[in-house]
Amino acid sequence: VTLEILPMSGSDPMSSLQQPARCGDCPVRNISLCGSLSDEDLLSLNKIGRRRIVRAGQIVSWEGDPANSFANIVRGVLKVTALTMDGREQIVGLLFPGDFVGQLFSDRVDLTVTAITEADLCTYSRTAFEDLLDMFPSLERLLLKRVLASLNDARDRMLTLGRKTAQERVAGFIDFIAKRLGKNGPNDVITVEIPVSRGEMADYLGLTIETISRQLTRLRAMSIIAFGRGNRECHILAAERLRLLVTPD
Amino acid sequence: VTLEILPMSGSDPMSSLQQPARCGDCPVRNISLCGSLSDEDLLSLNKIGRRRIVRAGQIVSWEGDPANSFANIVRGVLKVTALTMDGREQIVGLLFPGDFVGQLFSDRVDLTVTAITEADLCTYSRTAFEDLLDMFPSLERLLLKRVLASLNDARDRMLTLGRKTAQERVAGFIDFIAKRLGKNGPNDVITVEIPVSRGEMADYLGLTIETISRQLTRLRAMSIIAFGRGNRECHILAAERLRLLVTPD
DNA sequence: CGGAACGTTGAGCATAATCAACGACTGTGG
DNA sequence: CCACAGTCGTTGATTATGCTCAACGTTCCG
Repeated sequence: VTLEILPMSGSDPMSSLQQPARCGDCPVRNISLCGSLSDEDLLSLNKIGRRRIVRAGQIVSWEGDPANSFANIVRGVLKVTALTMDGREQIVGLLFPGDFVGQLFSDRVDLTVTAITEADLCTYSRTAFEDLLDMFPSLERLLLKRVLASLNDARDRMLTLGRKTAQERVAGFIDFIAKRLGKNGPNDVITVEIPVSRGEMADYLGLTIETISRQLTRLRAMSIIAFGRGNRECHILAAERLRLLVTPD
Repeated sequence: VTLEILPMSGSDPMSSLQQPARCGDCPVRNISLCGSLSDEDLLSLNKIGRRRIVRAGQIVSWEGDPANSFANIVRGVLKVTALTMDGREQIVGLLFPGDFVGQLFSDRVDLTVTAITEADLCTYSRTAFEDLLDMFPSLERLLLKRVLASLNDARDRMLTLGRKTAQERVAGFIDFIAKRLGKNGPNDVITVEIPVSRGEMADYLGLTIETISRQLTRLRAMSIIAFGRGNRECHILAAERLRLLVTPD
């Protein structure tokens, strides 16, 4: 997939559709930041928001660019990446529906955000959104709680990246994806569509593609997982044993 | 140093002194969260705050404990650690004067915080502090900005832990400490008192003590750093060359 | 059918971990 | 004052985990 730049302000009819947002039938109304607003207050948000579709592989915001937009994710999966000068990449966050994208209170974006799958975003001018934070304390409070939760997640990931083995990381990732996609059944066989490539798993876990592949093969040999067609459809055959590999005792 | 538990609510005259806070002559008045409040509003904070001294090695909050306090750091260095079941440790954050300690909007602490050096804290009841957030939007806004900044730091550290070599990590740490302690002169020899042990450096960087030691020896052999008495006093002889090792091109 | 992107597998290697010994500094008690 | 233990840090030898390099399969398009 060729990477493309998607300017989030201004219009770009070739690569994305812009429509006024309609909050009434929004699937993430209750899990995104909007959930903190009453139907009435939501009109203010509605007024400044635009729906936008980004294709898989499109860059939503570039490191170094001026930060002038903010968005809620309605559908799809995005990645936030940090880079070293010589090109090593680390995915520092995966974003799912209900999460938000964008640097607030800062003039410059310092992390690149890319759509992994096709995605729908509900975008706002950054400054207009900041104004809304002033107007609606409940919105700011929910944002604060979300950022605090993200910080806790980030700290969990530091433990993974600093101290866990390849096997623990990969097992933990499968478990994380299953949880994040709402498949929590502890007993039956769970089928998960892994939303990322092997390379992205590697960049998320601080490993190489080859190591990811070998660990998945290992999990398959242990009959803990199995793959369907396409290398993305993952059947979790033994969720309990999988979870045991995440944090051994 | 034997680890001790410091209950942050209730009094514990043996291990810490409790005094009413006096904000007027507070050294972190302008760099901590209090900086967002006017002298007048500060009285509200003053009323619910207590000064507390913790000794080096004391645990300030235990993972799993009820989260009922919140504090600003006035003096000293603390560490926030995450643990695996089998005892591997990762320091997920170092806290300096002006930083805050404590989990807000959550009933349970999920990370252990320990004093690395002797430290002064300005502590509040968690719920009383949360009430202040409702009363003073400027306080909440500053907190939000601080948490956003912490999240950015955490993401930087993910890149380090996931993708950097031992040499880059150790060089980066020395540079980080020098910056954090306000020694920024790019030319002259800078002397930094490293506030942590080799073991803590290892736990912060996701390495072992031995690797830390070898990398420091290597930096010494390259005449980039030198040590004074006590293994903590570090002279940075060539800040430019040090910074080159942090992110190679 | 062919090409390209993606994924798997293998062989060898390198970086950092592990295991182990030793050295330096500190405080304690004889 | 010195012997001693204890903590912390350094250095060396060896090992192992995951990386690199390379070849080969697979899937999915056109």
